Amino acid sequence: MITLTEENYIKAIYHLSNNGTENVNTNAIAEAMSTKASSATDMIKKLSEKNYADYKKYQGVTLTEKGKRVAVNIIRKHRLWEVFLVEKLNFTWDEVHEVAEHLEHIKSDKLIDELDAFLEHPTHDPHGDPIPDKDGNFQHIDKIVLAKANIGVAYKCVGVDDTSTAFLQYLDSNGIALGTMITVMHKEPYDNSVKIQLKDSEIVVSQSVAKNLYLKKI
Amino acid sequence: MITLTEENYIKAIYHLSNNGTENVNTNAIAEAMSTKASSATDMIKKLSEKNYADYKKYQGVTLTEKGKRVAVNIIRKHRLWEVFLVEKLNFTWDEVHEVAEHLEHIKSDKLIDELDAFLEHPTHDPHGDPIPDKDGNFQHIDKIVLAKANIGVAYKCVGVDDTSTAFLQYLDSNGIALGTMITVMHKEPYDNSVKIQLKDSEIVVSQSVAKNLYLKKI
DNA sequence: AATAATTTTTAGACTTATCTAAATTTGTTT
DNA sequence: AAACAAATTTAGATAAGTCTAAAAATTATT
Ligand SMILES: [Mn+2]
Ligand SMILES: [Mn+2]
Ligand SMILES: [Mn+2]
Ligand SMILES: [Mn+2]
Repeated sequence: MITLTEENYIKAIYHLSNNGTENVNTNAIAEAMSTKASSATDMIKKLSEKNYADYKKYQGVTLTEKGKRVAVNIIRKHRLWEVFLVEKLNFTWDEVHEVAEHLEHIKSDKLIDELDAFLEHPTHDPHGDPIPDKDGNFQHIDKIVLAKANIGVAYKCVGVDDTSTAFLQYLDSNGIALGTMITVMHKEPYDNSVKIQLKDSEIVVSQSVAKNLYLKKI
Repeated sequence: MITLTEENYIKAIYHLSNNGTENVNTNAIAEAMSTKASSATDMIKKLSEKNYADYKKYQGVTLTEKGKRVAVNIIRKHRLWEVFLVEKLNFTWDEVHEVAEHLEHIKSDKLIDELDAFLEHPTHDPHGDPIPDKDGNFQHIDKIVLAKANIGVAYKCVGVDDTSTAFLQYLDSNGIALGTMITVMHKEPYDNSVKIQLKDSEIVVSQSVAKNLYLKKI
């Protein structure tokens, strides 16, 4: 039996480790979980004892296959609930994250399978992130971050890295949503801001925006 | 801020106290929560400190107005989720209780209001229990228990007291559901079993069934 | 009204997840 | 290679919720 807190740590490690592929250090986990390093160490030990992670003192942590399965399953639930909230309950994409953070921990296979079917097996969540299927498989979108896009090329917005209300509302008020066409006009070397062309406007976005917006070549 | 455990105790007290009207003793609470009396005492003290309940040592406990509001709100959420599971996700009435027990603790006013609207403001849950509205008001159905029904009178099944899988599946396999017409044919004094007439069958049910099935005169 | 039975509370202990402060290990610089 | 800095772990505390065993209060019975 796995606790809610263990699930949250496993999910955090999964994201920090680039989908379970890389080693993660204690401080990064503590920061992601908004706790202290000592708390992270305690939990890492526990996850290791329960075979969710491999851990050697001072050497960081990696998820085991068992740990990765747990992580992907929680992510599946999180993203399906996000779709439900937006598609069925009139939530906006900046409102769903916090509620999904709790709904993702409800344990019922039937619930999540039926929800998946009810939503007609969605493949992506409201932020453009892929939804793993029942077996944990999902397709990796070939996306790049706006900051690394090429000048003059036409892209489509396919995702965001930051799902905070502040960032998503910023995008809303600037007419950027999933599917929006974007052409990079100019990159300012001084502050790494980027001038982009939208359908009927041209705007300048800061580096932090450019680093959190994912695009795909058309 | 209220914890999940506090919410569960408050709900249990509400049900044990006949909707917040009567005094409840420690042992009853412990039994309902499947814990020991000492644990119940600790929690009662805490609920009292937080003004969810009035408590005098050895004299039992009653919910305050604040406590009742919390209880009714959780019951509202529990029952709305049960409707959702049955109406939208193909759950049967014997499958919903356990999942709703967890969903009821998700904290989001928007979530529950939108869910209510999405379900078109249902007034009763899959077990025939009334769903409180946003302000905590709900109509009390004028129901009687089968054990106290009169012989020869036509009734309609409007609810159950026991929501366990075993009991609900028993009803399913005997052709009894919400809305089923029932006429009492005979009450056996020896074991308090009851012979009832359904649409095209006549069956005998035990006292424990008769005490858990609610009827309404047509 | 005294005794017995039942109910309830208290005392002390355990677990989970957290914290601060101190100790240890690793890495970086001179 | 020694010293310093940064990252990590350990030690000891705390809060929530639970437990067992024992003490206290209430209720029932003679
Ligand atoms: Mn979570
Ligand atoms: Mn998302
Ligand atoms: Mn519950
Ligand atoms: Mn119900």
